[in-house]
Amino acid sequence: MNKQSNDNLLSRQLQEWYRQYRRDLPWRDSNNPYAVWVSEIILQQTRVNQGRDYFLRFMERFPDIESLAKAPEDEVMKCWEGLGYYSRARNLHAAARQVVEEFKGHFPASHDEMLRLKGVGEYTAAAVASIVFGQPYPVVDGNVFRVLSRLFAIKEPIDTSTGRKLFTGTAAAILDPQDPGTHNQAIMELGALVCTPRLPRCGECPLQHYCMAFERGEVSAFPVKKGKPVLRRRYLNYFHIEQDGFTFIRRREDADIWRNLYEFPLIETETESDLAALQSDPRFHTLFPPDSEVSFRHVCRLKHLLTHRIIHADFYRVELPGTKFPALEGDFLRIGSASLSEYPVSRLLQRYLETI
DNA sequence: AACTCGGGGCA
DNA sequence: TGCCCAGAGTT
Repeated sequence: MNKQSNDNLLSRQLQEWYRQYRRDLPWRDSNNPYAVWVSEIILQQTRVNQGRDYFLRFMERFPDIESLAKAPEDEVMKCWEGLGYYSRARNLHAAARQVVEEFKGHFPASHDEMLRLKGVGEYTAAAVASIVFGQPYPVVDGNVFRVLSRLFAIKEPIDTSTGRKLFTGTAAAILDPQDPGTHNQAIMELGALVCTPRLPRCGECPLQHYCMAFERGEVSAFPVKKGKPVLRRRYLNYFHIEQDGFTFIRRREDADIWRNLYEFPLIETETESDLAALQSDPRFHTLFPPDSEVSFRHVCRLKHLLTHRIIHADFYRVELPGTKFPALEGDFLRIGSASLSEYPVSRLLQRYLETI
């Protein structure tokens, strides 16, 4: 049994479930491209329950594409009032006039021609072409991303160009070319009713025995998104040491911010720390042994913003007695204070050096 | 690739 | 509150 017939079996079970459990919606089972088109535009980023009444009102007020094309824009917008994403209404209106002028009043009967209509993108063209004209284009919407990512445990993020290509290819691979319209509606309906973003009803899923995420117990881990970087906070406590005209610095070597830049001895803490808290930190005594006579003075606190970090930096001026300090010389560079400017440092340290 | 556009439902 | 919804157009 080859891959294609496996996929068709999957699609057949999906469609069997759809026939049994699908919601009864006013745009279902229509061979009218205008009605299906309007429904698809209304349902962009909009839940079925929110869009249903708008669809009924819109079709009553503008029953065909000619009436929509003839209508003043104000009336179209009035019909859309409260639904949001109003460019959908403007584009719908403009596209209706496009159909009258460029397509002589006949709704374009192919995926590629539909793409020329204002407000019709890859999703809507695939939806109308498959549902009304039986053309084998897979729809890839939020539901499909979710269902496919779980079904095949796809860890590729859905919000990248390579991710979108991968999911489009996967959707095409399981598409039923015999009935792409029913297949497309079925996979979206599954995403809306069973394979939901939260608390999916895996116990009721017709594809459970195919689902790799379910098999691994990782359903809630999909789909993966690149997501926004979390604005994590970091707390850095720097020690600007002064010893007979010399200071101590070190090059950052770790895979972290500011790699290969130089900086003062540092203790990073989980939260904001004062000097007393730092002195009770074990790392403090690797820098400054307990028996050493050292004086500390808090100089300033700088808040430094990176793309995905907020750095809270405290700077302490440290007066070291004597001319030697074995505890530091192993790990740090002992340099003349005047030659500090010869070393590359972070913008944060530049800011500090400007303040002193 | 990142931004913008909206109102509503849900845990 | 943050996420998500049968996405598309602009920069």
